[in-house]
Amino acid sequence: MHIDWASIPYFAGMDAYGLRALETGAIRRIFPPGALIFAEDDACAGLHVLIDGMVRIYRVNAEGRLHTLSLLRPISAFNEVAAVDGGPNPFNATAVTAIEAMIISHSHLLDVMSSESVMLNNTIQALARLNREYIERLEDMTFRTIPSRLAKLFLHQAGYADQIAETPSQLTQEEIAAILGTTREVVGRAMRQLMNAGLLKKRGRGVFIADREGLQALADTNCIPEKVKSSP
Amino acid sequence: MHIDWASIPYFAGMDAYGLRALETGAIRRIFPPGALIFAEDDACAGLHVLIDGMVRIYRVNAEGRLHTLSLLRPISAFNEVAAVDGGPNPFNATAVTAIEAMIISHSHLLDVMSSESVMLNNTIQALARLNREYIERLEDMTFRTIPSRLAKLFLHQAGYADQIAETPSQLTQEEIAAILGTTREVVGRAMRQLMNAGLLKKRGRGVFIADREGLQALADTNCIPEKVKSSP
DNA sequence: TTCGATCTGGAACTTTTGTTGGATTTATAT
DNA sequence: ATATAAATCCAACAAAAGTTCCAGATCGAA
Repeated sequence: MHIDWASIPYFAGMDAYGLRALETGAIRRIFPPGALIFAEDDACAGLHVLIDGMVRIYRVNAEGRLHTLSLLRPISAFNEVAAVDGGPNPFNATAVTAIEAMIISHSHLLDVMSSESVMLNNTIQALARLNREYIERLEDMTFRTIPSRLAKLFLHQAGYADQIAETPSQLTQEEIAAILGTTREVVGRAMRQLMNAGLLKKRGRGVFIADREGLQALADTNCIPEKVKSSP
Repeated sequence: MHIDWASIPYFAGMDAYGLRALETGAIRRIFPPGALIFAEDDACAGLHVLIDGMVRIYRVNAEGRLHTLSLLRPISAFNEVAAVDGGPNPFNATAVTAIEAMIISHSHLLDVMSSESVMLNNTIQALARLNREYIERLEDMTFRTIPSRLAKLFLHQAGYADQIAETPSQLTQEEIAAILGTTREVVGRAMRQLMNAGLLKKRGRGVFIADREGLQALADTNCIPEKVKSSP
């Protein structure tokens, strides 16, 4: 099977020569569901490009609690930081489903970048983008309550076209908790609050957005807007 | 006054030609204490290199609470992300003391980087480093209690040579609170806890590390180690 | 269809963090 | 020295988040 490297944003703008150089040093790997792709603090695993399946990027604390930094779908690159500086991986990566990935080692990446300035540029842009994302998440953790973070998650996962969107990608409360950096019970409680406030509605077994402006207000202000209650 | 550009880590390894190119497009600016250097979300202010004085990088939330991302001393670069992608500044920067900075605009930086691959490489490394720092801070906010974050702050600010180190850079509790992402009173309380546990000691008006291992344990485990109390 | 595993709902409780307010102490400038 | 501002200490309270526990619901595989 052939991969169209030029269609991967990370490699956009590269000429045929550069793409070939990239390709020859890349390794294709398959992981079964649940497999550890690489571990935090292990020696640099190189740049990964997810071709198929879903990947979880996460960290674990001393007590075993999990923080999901991202859930990736194709086509996405990950582990850019270690790939670029050759240091240990800054987080863990596991295959949620069976996955297929192309792997480019630190040294090969340096090789390609030294001759292909387009690649250098793309890498810089990717790193800058990551930086912005991390700064935003840092502020979310610093300033936002859990209901507010939950509202933000719903707003982001929900397409902007449809007025009503399902539970973020069918995530379980456990998975949402790991994304928000909290526990399952707390997510459940926050979800109930949002439903009581009329921002979310349950339909069948999915949860839907009932009041996008309300959710947005919550994401902005950290306060659940007053609900008009039915009389005592 | 002349600045030795080659001694700035960010520009290390550049040849005389590149340094001259860099220099000719750079602007020197002076800010009085308290001055806003640039604001979050404003149009890209370019790459700043702090030559003299102290700078605070921070964000503010809706309620006006402050989060200090870093306190910089010479010679440090800041606003790399916006400088590189040309987007809005991701945070605010103010002069804590009177400062002197060199400013390189987005377009000038692109110019220099396109002809000087050493500069490109340095930028990539700087961005990767920032990424690692943000990931670590994100985990601190996600997983660590405030006493634990405080312990970490003391351990980092304190030189490793001296067994006993003063209050982090003579910071006020208010300033520490902004760094840890909390409020002054909470920092005061945490400080008292660490003193009761015998990890810190007050001497004169400074606070000193009394038990480095204990502090380290707290930073690692999130739990204040049991203190042997003097009998009732 | 049934059994076991996974996911959800929700109450009760603890701990941590945030808030308020007042009493001291310490710096700084006149 | 003394007035003024800044920083700290401390207690009491409020709110948010984390924990424990258990009962139902739902899903999948046998």
